Formats: sequence, C-alpha cells, structure tokens
Amino acid sequence: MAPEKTVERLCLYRRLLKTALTEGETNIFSHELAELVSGSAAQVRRDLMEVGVTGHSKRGYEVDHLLTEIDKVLDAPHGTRIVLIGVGDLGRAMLRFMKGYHERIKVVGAFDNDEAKIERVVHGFRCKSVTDLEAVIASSGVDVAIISTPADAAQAICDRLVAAGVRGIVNFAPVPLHVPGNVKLERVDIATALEKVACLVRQATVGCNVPEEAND
Amino acid sequence: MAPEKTVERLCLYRRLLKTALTEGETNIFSHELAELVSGSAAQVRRDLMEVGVTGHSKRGYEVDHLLTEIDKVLDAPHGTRIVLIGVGDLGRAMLRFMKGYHERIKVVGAFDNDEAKIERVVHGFRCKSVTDLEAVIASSGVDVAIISTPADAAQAICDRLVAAGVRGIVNFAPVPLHVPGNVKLERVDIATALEKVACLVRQATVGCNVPEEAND
DNA sequence: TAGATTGTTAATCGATTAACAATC
DNA sequence: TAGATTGTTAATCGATTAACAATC
Repeated sequence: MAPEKTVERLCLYRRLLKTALTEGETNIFSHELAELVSGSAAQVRRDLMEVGVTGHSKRGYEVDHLLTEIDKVLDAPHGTRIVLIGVGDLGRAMLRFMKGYHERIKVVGAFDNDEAKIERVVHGFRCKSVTDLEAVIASSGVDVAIISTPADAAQAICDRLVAAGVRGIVNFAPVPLHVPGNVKLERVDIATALEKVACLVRQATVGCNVPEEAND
Repeated sequence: MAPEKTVERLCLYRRLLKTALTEGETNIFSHELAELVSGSAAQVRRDLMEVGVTGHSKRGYEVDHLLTEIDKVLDAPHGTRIVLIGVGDLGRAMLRFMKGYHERIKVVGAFDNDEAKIERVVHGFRCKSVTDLEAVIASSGVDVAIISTPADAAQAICDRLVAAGVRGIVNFAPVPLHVPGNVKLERVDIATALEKVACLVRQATVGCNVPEEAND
C-alpha cells in the first residue's frame, strides 16, 4: 500500500531510530530524522503519515512508538522465511548479515551446487545441496529467496524458485532476471553501482583534470 | 552529462551487449535490448541517443559500434583506480568480482584493520593496513573507494577518504554516509533490499494468506 | 511500394518540494 | 502570546511513455 520509495526509506528510518533509541533519544523531530538520511523534513513527515503515526508540534515524534508502528508496516508478524542460493563470498556476506540482524528474519536454507560446500556450516547455517531446493521450499514455506549465484546460473534458479511458489526474490547476480508480474524482484547490482560512480566522478572532473590528452 | 538513470541502464546494456556479441549477434533492435532489461523500446532509444549512436531502420543498432561508444561514455580512458576498505565477506566478494571484470578497473589497494588479515593475499590482492590508506591514495591516486566495513566504522573511513581527495564512494555499510556535495556517493543497501522485498511480498499477499490472526 | 524501426517531441505519470493553516 | 513544528494540499520537478514523421 505504501509506495516503494517510502518502504525503502522506512527501512532506513527504522535502523537509525533503533540507534537513536539505544542512545537514549526518546523523541525526534522530522528535520532531525531527515538530516540522518540526507533527506527533507517534508518527506519524512509524508512517509510517517503513511505509517499512521502522529507527531507533536513541541516534541516531534516518539521514537519508541515510531519503531513499533514501522515494524507493523514492514514486518510480517510471523517473520520472513528466507532461502539463499549460492554460498560464495557474497552469499556468506548475506548469511552473516542475516544471522545477527533481527529475529523476524528466518533463514530456512542455504544452498550451493559445490560438493565441497554441502554440509559445511557457514555462519551458523548448514549448506544444503541445491537439488533439495524445492523440497525445502515445499516443507518450510519461503517468503523471499536470495540469489547469490554466478550470473550464468541465476535465471535457471530464479525459474525454479518461481515454479516452487516463491513470490519475492533479491538478485545479487549481475544479470537482469525475468519473472512473472506477481513476483517481486529486487536487483542489487554491485557491478552497476561501481561503474556508475566511476562514470559520475569522471564526468564531474572532465575539463578540470586530464583534458582528454595533453599529458606526455 | 547523461542523467544518472541513463548511466545505470548503459552499464546494464553494455554487459548484455557483450554477451550478445560473444553469441554472434552483430545487430540488435531497440525492442530486443528492451526485453533483455525488462524496459521499453522507447527508453532504450532515448538512452542510446544520449550516447550519440545512431541506428538503422532495417538492421537496428550495430552491437560492435554500440559497445565502443558506450565504453567511451562510461569509462575513463586511463581506467578507474579503486581502493577497498574492509576485507570481510563482502569486501572479498567485491575483490573477486573486480579481479575478473575488465581491465579498466584497477584495484590499487585493499585495506583492513585486522592484524590477522594484513599481508594476506585475497583473490590476488595483498591486504594492507588501514593506517596506510592516505599514503596509498596520495601515491597511486584513487578515483573510487569501496567501503565494506562494519556500519560503525564507515563514516570515519568515509571522512578520511574525502579528506584524502577521493571523489567517488560506493558504500556497502548499512548506514547512510554524509559527504560534501562534490563527492559522488552510491549506497548499495543490502539490508534495505531484503526488508523491502519482504515487505512488498507481504503487502501483496495480505488478505489471501494469513488474515492477521485466525490460526491457533 | 508496404512494413517495420528509428529519432525525437509532446503528454503522462509519479515523486519530491514548497507552502501554510492548525497545533502545541 | 510568540515561535517552532506538524499534517496536508498544491506546485514543481524529473523521468517514463506515447505518438508519429522520417527513414530504410
């Protein structure tokens, strides 16, 4: 119901509010939260409207209450069951992240096709054979799958996930995946992020730096 | 000069065009490229206009030529010099990715503050002490830095990078960083991606699935 | 020629920002 | 009260899409 961009920012707000809370801040103004995310106060207020909380013109918003309400919007009350496919460096990074994150993130399986990795325990999760993927999905139920395989394996895995009924996918493989309209797909494109910044930096320095030639 | 969104898509096009080229495709229509990225043909044509290439109404675009021109827009002719800070799982994933990627990506340093990692070779790069960060930047010159440290170290590292003259930063740490306006910052937010998909999937299934209670 | 595709402009869409009355 | 902040609507901005003459 809340627009995607708002959902993204709510995830950010939540993390920052948790920090603020542990630092003893009980109340926060929209412009303070805005500064933390390098956004505008108006946008913060708009986002919080979406959550349904209401602030106070003298004290701003109550951090505690804000967190409770954002949780309600973002999290499924019974948690999110997750599978991860591809236990390489990136897959391990995700497992490690999810391990310590919060209790409503539930990893129900980590899969790889490398015999050497199967049955190994990585950050507390036992690696399974990718041949068992459908069986685990069928028995545990899965809300979101993380694809951290090499590019050439990603679409095939994606198809299997969709066929098995998974309706949310986070794709770390550097290829665009194709999914039916009823599946939510989020691309995390490391390659593009790097190339994009490189390009933008270069564009910004054109003219003041190396003038296209003229050195040695 | 090209809008950021266009730059992002150009990165994607380039990767897909390379694949197409190795598969022997010499020409491609805007609607074909659009399908590969799940975009629209009009957008592809618009993006390619920005690059300055021109197509042919019977044969579409020449893949070969397209790649050459996109390279010119995206890449600095002398390459992009990169440092990476934080050789954890995520840092290793990035090193591994950059190792095999292409010749214009030049990693000039990988840093960590863990004594156990320093001097170790990771995916072909020797890990350095983070105390040497400024020295390496000063001697090698650095275009883009990748921050893959834990969240609590990220802002301090970021400040040091900016002070040392780095003008492009890719941030993998799950905190928003603050940089001056002349620094390009790209956030790759793994935590948000995961939480966002979880939320969207849940929103989509509300009503048809667990009706907020009603099971034991 | 007829049909498909390109290059480009105008129309649409969505998201962000500005503004301001209402509140404390 | 005076001053700051909220909640919300209207104005702005940018990006995407539709449309279509020109081209091959």
